[in-house]
Amino acid sequence: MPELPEVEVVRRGLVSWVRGRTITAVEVVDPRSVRRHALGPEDFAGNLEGARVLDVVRRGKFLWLPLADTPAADPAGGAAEAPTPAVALMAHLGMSGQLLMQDSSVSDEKHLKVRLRLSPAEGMPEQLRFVDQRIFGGLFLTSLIPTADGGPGGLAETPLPLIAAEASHIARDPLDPYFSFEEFYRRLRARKTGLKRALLDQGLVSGIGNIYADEALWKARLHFARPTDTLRRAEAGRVLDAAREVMTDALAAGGTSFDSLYVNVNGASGYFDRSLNAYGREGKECKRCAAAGLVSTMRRDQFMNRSSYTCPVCQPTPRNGRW
DNA sequence: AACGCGACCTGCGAGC
DNA sequence: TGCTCGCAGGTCGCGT
Repeated sequence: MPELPEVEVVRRGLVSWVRGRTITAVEVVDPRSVRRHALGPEDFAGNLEGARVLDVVRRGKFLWLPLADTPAADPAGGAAEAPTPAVALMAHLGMSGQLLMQDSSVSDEKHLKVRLRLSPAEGMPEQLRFVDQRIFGGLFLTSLIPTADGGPGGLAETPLPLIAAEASHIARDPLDPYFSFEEFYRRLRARKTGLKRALLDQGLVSGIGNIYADEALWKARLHFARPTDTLRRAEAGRVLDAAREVMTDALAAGGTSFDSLYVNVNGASGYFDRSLNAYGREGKECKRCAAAGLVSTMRRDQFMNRSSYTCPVCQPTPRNGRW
């Protein structure tokens, strides 16, 4: 279940393998994985073949590869001008997507959906494979457009003030240096909704999924249904800082396993197994309460048709309607 | 604007 | 044992 930290691990790994290489062949094994490419799999493949990968960019859980449509000019001794990309290969991992670098000798994964062959490079695998069991994720081509605020489109090796059109509706994420807390707080207060719903709204702040939302709320000792228009600045800051900390921790944990040849999304497990304080802990003790010598049992509620895990003691519901 | 819900998928575990 | 059912997750789009 890749959330922002896992996608960032993929981005960092991927960029070292694919930057500067040309896509020489495209094989769409399962067209459902390119269904968001409106013009169909043939158009998808045809437009990718011959394109050169300039970078790997991430905002929230969206990942895209800006492309140049011509091979790298290699003028002897000349300073090659960096092309301005207009198109990008977009990847969203959904629930179960993986981007794997593989040698051609490695047999196909059971859930291999798309295979990209890359121009040869010394000591590097020839293929970039999109593997996805549940097909919530996918690949498609999208245009690059100027960002609304003129800042970088996302985290990148060479940041440009361009963003994939299909990701332009989402806000910056908490790990983005250009994220504005003031703007976040202003828009949060203007809403009339519950805090968790707001945290999951990618248009307000991106990259937070169900798991990290619960972790951040637990850490900030705030309830998921807390009305956003009653949040004090310090509380909003607390929950955002908490989200940032949880993501940073997960990023550090995910980073430990990505010096292998795989650009792997599956590194989530180690972190999730050991470090979760709220998510999935129904019926278990609240770790913070236990450490303080209190007894409290984590509970699970349905909220937004999802499970939400809270401690009834340190993330209390309102009393007499007052928070 | 807010919000619920269905659609998109597969694998897994529970219950019969 | 084999079946069905519900559930998990992120995103999009539609209806209210």
